[in-house]
Amino acid sequence: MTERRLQILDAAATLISERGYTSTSVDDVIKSAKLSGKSHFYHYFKSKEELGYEVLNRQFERFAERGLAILREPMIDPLERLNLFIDAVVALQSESGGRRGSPFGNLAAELADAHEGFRVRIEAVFERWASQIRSLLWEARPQLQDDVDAVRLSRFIIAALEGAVLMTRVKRDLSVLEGIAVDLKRFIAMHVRDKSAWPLHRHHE
Amino acid sequence: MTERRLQILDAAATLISERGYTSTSVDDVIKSAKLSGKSHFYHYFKSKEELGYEVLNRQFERFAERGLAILREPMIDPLERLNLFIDAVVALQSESGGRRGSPFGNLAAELADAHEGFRVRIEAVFERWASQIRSLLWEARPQLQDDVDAVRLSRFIIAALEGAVLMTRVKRDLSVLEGIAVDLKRFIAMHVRDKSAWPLHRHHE
DNA sequence: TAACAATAGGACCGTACGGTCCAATACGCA
DNA sequence: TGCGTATTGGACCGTACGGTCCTATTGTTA
Repeated sequence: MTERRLQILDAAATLISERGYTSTSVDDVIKSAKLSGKSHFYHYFKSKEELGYEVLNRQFERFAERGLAILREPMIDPLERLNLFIDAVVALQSESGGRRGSPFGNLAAELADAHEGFRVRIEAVFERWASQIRSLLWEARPQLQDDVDAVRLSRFIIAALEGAVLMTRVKRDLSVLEGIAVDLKRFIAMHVRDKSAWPLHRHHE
Repeated sequence: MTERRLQILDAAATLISERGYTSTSVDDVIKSAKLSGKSHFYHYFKSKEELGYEVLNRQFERFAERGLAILREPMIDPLERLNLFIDAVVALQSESGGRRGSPFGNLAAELADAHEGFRVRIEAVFERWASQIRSLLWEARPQLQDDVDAVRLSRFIIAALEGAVLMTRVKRDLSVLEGIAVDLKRFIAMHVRDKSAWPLHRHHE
């Protein structure tokens, strides 16, 4: 039962990340998921909107597994984990040559004003993402300067990555993201308490 | 002749920045610009696409006048100008309560993959923006560390701002952008050669 | 006054879209 | 065997969209 649903979800996720939500028609999804017709599709989803919501959830779950999970690795130094996470974002984008951008950022830009249902769900996604970074930052507190604002810094990291991914997509040039990743690591390293005791600043040489 | 065109352009700009390009119909524009009908509209524009291109151009011109112009003020210290520019971006967003986001970023996310014509025009917009920052950075070279990469740093600034504006829009909270603006200034200040000689770091207290 | 752009109003067209409804067949499992 | 779910196929509907065409009526200005 759930198998065909996932197949549809995956097909839709690909289409939506390529063309956006509005420009992806239900018929496109049906064709791509090799369903027999609309009845078949509407047997699994009550509307295109519901499909969109579930695609968003699924995209976040994938991102949580393949990206955010790194932030919680218990055996690695927290700030090192943050660098690894940034590397993972770059790696994820590399898979599509930087052409797809962020599934969250794309939907956000497309629907934030037009569709409140999506807006709140995307907001929740960013919040969950930010909270992961915040708890990592909390964990790294002993290494960080006293005045580090975890809320602000976590937002900055996400904004920089989302902006970088967007520009990469527009320029069709992965090196944009790579360069910004380097700078972002440097910015994070700027917040460590004792730079000489922290070898992270070698990352940008 | 050109007056009515501008009226249409402005109405379309507002609608597009509110709902996106795809979700803005020609009839919406006609209604908003108080035209009598389609003939009237198509008397001025040969297609919706042409309208979209011109809206984008006009948005950039406005941004160039009200934002980028600050980067060229000859009587102000270049790095100070950069801070003022960031403030101006925040101020521009405040006008809409952070609800509209960046006209470039929005179109980029919506159309970069689906519509090559828009993609290249948006790419050009970002490039012109980046080049303004690059020449400012070049001007500020004596105050900056030797290893500052102007191309990379200019991209970082734009990405951070675009990402910040996007998140602000999703969260409907201007303080997101304000916080990121503070951090971005700090990041820029990180690149100055002699921090004690440069009072800019007081900006974040 | 002649020429031309601007304004007005509306009919029309082809296409695409999200969604509904219905009838029939296959399939898995108790 | 029978019951529910999965699957197939297609007709159909209302709406919205971008765009065309045609006809008139207003300015404007050389």
